[in-house]
Amino acid sequence: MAETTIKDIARLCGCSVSTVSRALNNHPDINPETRQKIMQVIRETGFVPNNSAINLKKTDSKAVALLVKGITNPFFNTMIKIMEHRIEENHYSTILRHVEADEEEVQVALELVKERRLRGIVFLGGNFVHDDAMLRQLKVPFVFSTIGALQGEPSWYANVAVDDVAESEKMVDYLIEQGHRSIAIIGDNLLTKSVGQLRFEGYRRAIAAHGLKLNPDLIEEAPQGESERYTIENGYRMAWKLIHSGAEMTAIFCTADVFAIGACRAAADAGLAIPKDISIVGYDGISTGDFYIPRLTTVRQPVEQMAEATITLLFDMISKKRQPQTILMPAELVIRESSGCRK
Amino acid sequence: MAETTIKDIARLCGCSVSTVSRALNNHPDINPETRQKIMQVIRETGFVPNNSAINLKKTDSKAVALLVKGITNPFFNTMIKIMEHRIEENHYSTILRHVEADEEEVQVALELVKERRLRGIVFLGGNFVHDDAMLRQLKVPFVFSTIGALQGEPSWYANVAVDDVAESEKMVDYLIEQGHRSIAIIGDNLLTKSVGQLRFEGYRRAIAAHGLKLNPDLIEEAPQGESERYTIENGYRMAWKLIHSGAEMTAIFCTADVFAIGACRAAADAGLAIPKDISIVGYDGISTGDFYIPRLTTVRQPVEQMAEATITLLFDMISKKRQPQTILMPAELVIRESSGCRK
DNA sequence: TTGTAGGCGTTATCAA
DNA sequence: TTGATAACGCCTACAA
Repeated sequence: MAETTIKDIARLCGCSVSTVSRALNNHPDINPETRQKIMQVIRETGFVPNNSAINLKKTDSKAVALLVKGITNPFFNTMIKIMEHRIEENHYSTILRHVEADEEEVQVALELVKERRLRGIVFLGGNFVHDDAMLRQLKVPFVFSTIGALQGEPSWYANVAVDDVAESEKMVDYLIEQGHRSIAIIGDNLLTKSVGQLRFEGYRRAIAAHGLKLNPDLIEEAPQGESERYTIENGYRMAWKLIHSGAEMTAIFCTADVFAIGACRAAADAGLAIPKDISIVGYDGISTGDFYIPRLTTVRQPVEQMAEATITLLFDMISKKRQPQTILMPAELVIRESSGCRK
Repeated sequence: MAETTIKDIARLCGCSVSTVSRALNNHPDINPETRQKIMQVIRETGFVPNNSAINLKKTDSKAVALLVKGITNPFFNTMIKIMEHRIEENHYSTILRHVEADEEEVQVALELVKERRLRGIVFLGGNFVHDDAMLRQLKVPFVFSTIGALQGEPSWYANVAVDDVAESEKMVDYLIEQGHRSIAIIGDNLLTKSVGQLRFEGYRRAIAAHGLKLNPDLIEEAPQGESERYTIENGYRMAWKLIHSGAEMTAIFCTADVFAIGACRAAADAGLAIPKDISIVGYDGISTGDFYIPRLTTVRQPVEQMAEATITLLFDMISKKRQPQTILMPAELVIRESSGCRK
């Protein structure tokens, strides 16, 4: 029971494989009747061409890939949707690929480029430190999106993100202005190069700028080793630990909305009213945060504009109209119900 | 700038392509030193083999695919994780593919089987009505998981799901026992063959069994046409419409937890207290529901067991130990904070 | 309008 | 231990 191929169809139709191929690909130079008959047979047999063979032949594809690391983070959903849409408008097709936590995204990109003859890549999520040598192997334009970037530290590759340090600082500034003095932080990867670190840095700067001092007891990091760390559960665990540690605090800055949601639940379980007893704020601006009770105060990343900017930049690079560059977008401090004055 | 191939490596190493291939695939019949040298060159050049060519040659692969329709529904996250784990235990690799709302999952499966020489398929999400002819083209074992099945209506293909009708009926039963008489329902695809329809059927049966009558004013369906319909936003819209329609109701049965979350927010915005003024219950048992405020009352599908059962059945079918069959798993009524007695 | 033949990059078989 | 060569399934000159 070998798979049926274009040859079998040809035999069944009493014609050659090229004719079948022509029918399959809507070539003009084919007799309409022949085409009809061939398509009929194809429908009857349920023949499906082998993509590997097609891709192997291809030298060019008008396709770009979206490589997403951390698919469960709902923050990416909207961005993916918009990007797919914009890519389609450019008459390209999208290849959406999820990268497991233990996979190297650049390696995946390298393979995919060869396999599918991609024209460009967008990296969504993941760390922003990569093996430079590997990255240089990538012969097609690529853009890191929402991965974070240090302002004033230009890199040779394209990057679209918000200024995580500055935006986090703004958020913590706001909390301090509300009278909070003991502000905890919960997050992931606070100390290794990642968006987590950038957001932690913003927290530190705000604390320092106001002459407060950093209290190690108010810092909680997501447990390492788990495959998916940006989860509500982790937010719950970290906040719970913090709240029951005996340390005093009137606010918690969470480096992601998913953490903030877990933190709110932990606070509620500890009998704390939000925001009366404790203010809890997030980062990202995921839509769930706007439907949570209380609605989450957060740093809203401009997902639509970031998605647009990413795709525009990518296609500009593809058509050689622009060089790789870092584009920093302004985020928005969204004050909602989960934060307020220190009582 | 043609892509570098195995031939280039061979030339660079002064050996033949077969030797390079052997080095690449850890064949035993190769001189360790030759191997060393070749691997060295490969590392230096950053050579990556072309998967299309590899797949084209392959006749067999020890891989199964997970085709997920509706990736944004967090309900699938856990299941995917468990399935991937179990597949790995079986020494198979997983190919995770997301199917767009407008794609035909069986068609995607057909293509993927040819392209990657799959040994099996799991369909997650999507409708449960498919073109039988197409399904029969699929020459490898496949299992529909969590898609819903009508009890007592056996199909020729494998299916792992909960009894959506019975479980929904249980939930609505519970609401009626709590004294509710005007129970609204919000959901997706209530009238076309889908899990939505099954859950609606359960609602109808419970209503009828208690001698109540179905009130069309209390039925709200998600707007058609949108690509992603299982969203919190849709839950919010439907509940909002219902609450402001003037119709009386003391409870809302939502056919999915994501809808219930949106509904809770809508109720809160309308100034209703949950569950004092209105009970809101969901279906699925997603983890977010347990962190929502109030915690969601729901029908918890046994995701772990369903994932296990799905993979076990699939591999049993692959090894011809079992025939396709429908496996119905028991769900659990989880009473939490979002529901209570009618006041 | 149709058919023949060569090649895409890799692996496997068979000789050497 | 290595090398030449024939597939894998499809597309596309080029020839008819």
